[in-house]
Amino acid sequence: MTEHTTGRVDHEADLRKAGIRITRPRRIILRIVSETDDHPDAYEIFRRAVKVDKNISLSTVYRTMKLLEEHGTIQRHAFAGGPSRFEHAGEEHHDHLIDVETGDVIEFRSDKIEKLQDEIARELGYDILHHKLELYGRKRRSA
Amino acid sequence: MTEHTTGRVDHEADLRKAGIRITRPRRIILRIVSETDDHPDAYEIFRRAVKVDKNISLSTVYRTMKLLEEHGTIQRHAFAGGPSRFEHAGEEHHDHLIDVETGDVIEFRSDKIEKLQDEIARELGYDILHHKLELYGRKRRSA
DNA sequence: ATGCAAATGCAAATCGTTTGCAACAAAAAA
DNA sequence: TTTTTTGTTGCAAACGATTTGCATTTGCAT
Repeated sequence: MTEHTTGRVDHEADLRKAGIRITRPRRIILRIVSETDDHPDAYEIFRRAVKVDKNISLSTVYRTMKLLEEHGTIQRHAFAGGPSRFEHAGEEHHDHLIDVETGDVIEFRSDKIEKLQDEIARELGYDILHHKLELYGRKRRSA
Repeated sequence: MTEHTTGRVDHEADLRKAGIRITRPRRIILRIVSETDDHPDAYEIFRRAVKVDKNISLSTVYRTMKLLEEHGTIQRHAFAGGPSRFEHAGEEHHDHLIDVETGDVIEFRSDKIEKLQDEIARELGYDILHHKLELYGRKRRSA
């Protein structure tokens, strides 16, 4: 068994199991998204991929992102105005608190809220695939 | 004083006060967005506007939406994948559940979640000014 | 190794949105 | 009210992000 050097999940095996072909471009893209900390858009992923294999096309990046998204390997974030940005999923989910004054982004997580969301969705007849929660706040000055 | 027939806020006066010209297209668009319950996108607003005045252009709709957004009259929602959708602001706060298959947007509100958010923010040392919660789900097929 | 379905690269198409510009209309000035 | 000023419009063309058609190549089961 070939053990991969990253300590993480073996996505390739995962995808293979789902009947998805592991091609050279896909392997490269997969590596890029699973090794990055930030939230690159398709073009940025393409730019990084080209450094590894000059032939990779932007179309393939887009196609692969869609594939990985459907398979749950990555998550897509759609910001107003700009391109979609992607994030390696499978890490622990978190939400964001944005400091409106400084622009700082604080990550947090609340199981209670997650649970409530599921409840609400169920009541409305839906299953939640994912969600986005952003709190916009100001640092409280202790009176 | 010309009293308008809608029982609501007089946006025209508001905008005038802000030094914004009230033109025929703007008046029509304003009426459409303030009278609808759903979350139309620019093209849908355009479609409705054309019924009132055949000459109105899609560009003007876009320009007006940006204007109204900047002025706080409407709110823009950038849901994943699709076009921006608009909503008349100033109503009671609510969150959104987006049907990933149809694009339908369902409004909901949960005081519990609102309260939890405040709690979390307080723990992190913040006061929440506003927030955005979007659930992306798929309609549950009753087994 | 071989065959075939699936994936690729490329260019062209598509979608949502913005922009340049000449004609036009709203508010200000006369 | 007419004129002037200045912002707004409609149109078409441009744009950025993404998707697609198609001929070629590739993974991978046999």
